[in-house]
Amino acid sequence: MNTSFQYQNPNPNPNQEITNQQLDDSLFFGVSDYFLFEDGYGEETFLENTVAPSENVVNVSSNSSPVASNMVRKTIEKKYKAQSEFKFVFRTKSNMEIMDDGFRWRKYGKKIIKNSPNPRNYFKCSSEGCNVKKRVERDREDPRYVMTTYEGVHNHECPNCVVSCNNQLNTHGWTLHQPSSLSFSSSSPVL
DNA sequence: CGCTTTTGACCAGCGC
DNA sequence: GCGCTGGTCAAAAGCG
Repeated sequence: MNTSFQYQNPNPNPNQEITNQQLDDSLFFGVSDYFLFEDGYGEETFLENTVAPSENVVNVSSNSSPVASNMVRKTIEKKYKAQSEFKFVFRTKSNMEIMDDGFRWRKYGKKIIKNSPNPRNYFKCSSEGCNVKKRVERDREDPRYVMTTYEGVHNHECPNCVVSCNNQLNTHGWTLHQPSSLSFSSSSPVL
């Protein structure tokens, strides 16, 4: 994944305003890798270039073997066959366990995962009627990284949104620029 | 007082 | 059917 590309937030907040300076001031972590799981889990561009070290945590690798790719394909297709809702995973180099994305989350579970030294935390969006979930865990292979998985799409605006990476995309919420220019910030305490 | 976090229990899916 | 594992529930405690 060497090319620059953008990802538009599925949870738009058209009211947000942010300047480049605010953006610079707000930077406190960078996304290393990220993946979009939508209806087409089996997209070649995704699967052919990935390896799955464990579960649904997927690292980008441009030199994965065909065998590994096939294993990933089977695993992912099987796991997400019945799912059609939005799913998005990203890997972030951060000292912080939990990053503020502007939304309010309520922790509803914590689980020790097999073969992982770090627990996985489960969150639900606190907004009434919004059933978006996210899972947060440290990368078992490199604890400097945090794996965050979002499931679902918010049906409301971001309550504390100061989230964007690009003025022209303010109408979309936030945008990712590979490899490390996504930023989040908020005037509220971190979660 | 209301909201969040913690944490043990419970449930469902899967492999054997 | 049984055991293992991941995901969720819910009661109790904590906090502002």
